[in-house]
Amino acid sequence: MDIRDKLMLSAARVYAEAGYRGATTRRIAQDAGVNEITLFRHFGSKDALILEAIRHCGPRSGGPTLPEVAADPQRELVEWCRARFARLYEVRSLIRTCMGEVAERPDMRHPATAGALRSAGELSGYLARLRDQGLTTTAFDVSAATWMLMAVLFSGAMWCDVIPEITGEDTEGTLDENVRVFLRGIGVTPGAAARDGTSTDGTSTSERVMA
Amino acid sequence: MDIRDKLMLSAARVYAEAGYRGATTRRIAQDAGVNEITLFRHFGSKDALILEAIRHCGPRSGGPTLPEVAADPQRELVEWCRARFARLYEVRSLIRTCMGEVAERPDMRHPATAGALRSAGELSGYLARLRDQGLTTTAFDVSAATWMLMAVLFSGAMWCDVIPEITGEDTEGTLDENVRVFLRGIGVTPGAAARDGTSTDGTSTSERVMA
DNA sequence: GCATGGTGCAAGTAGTTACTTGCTTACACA
DNA sequence: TGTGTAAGCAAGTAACTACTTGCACCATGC
Repeated sequence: MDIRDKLMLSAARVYAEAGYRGATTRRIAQDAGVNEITLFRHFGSKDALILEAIRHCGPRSGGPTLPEVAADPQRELVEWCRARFARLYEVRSLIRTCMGEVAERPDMRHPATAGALRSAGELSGYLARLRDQGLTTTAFDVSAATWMLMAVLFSGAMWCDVIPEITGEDTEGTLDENVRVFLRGIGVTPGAAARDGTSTDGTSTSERVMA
Repeated sequence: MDIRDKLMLSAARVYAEAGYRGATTRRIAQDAGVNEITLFRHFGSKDALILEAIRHCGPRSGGPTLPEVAADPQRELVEWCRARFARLYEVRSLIRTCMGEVAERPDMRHPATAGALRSAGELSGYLARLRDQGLTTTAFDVSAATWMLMAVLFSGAMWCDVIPEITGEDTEGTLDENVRVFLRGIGVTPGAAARDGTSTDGTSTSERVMA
């Protein structure tokens, strides 16, 4: 593994758990197993190293994407949310630290929020398509709804290890239930577009909505 | 104003915007307009001062409470959410900083999360009462739903000043819409329990749910 | 008048910080 | 064999950190 990458990885890890001021060059170098001077020779300054490390180690994109044509909203959205949640949860320490310092160091705003904005854009498009395909039975504000689901993902990933009381032990079950409530909230009935007629979950809430 | 209170207020403010390591005793004393030595004479150490400051300046309780018997869920919940949101928004910097350092300093977990847990308890009771009063038409998990709405409040308060794209300029409107979607999601129809028959919002979504 | 308690000021302690300089070692390639 | 390059080591710089000591000031209560 390249020494530059090793340094960036260590910088991200140490920064995530100690913050900018706590991430001393000595500690980063120790974590990477290289000499402190090597750090300066490669990156010039602590500032440059940490900024590049954050830009490099933030929540990567990838994973399942929401389909162009919605077929089974509940299943598709649950799958997407689980993947997004997992990514956020992986880098939760880094995000928490960035959040706390974004006010003091505005140059961190972009790397810290870029991923969230990309995800929100994808989700927003999908919800709009749900509406345009006639899969929803009530009017709703797409951008407000997008933000609502993103909030659930974000807060869950940030807190579920700090306040386990919140989700109990069944984090995934809570997430699924949240998606169910969300879809019902924007007027999507379970299995609405599933051609084969089977509902994704066994609950079969016998509700009918008339528009 | 007492010099102790002045110091605690300054400590909370400086800590909120600079973190523990950034909140130097010199800076706190300067902000409070007192000599640095006075700080040590009063609190003994920086650690004691900051811990007491956070405990003292966290999001206070108070404001409207959710009623024992729900009459108009949409109105009651919107009012409660707005108040909670406002409190969170007031102390958002402090919360963000605490969040970032809670992993490194576990003794901050309690003061940082106590308020949220109290609010969640109140909301949870209210939702359970909604269900028991027969105001909801679908089965839902009370604790998951509680967490869902709390997540919206929390994320909104944390991010709406950093990523204004999220809520647009109409933060309150977005919040109201979120509550609407949420209530519909747990099967509460607008104006279900409003005795006089008038809906709280003018939308009059002509939906009927059969259970 | 006079002690007392709270405050400020000057100076200093020992430790840590980011970062630099000068020199040495190890390895790759020609 | 010679040369360039990336790395390590020892030592040091100037600034900052939490915190201490000793002394002077001053308003209060008796």
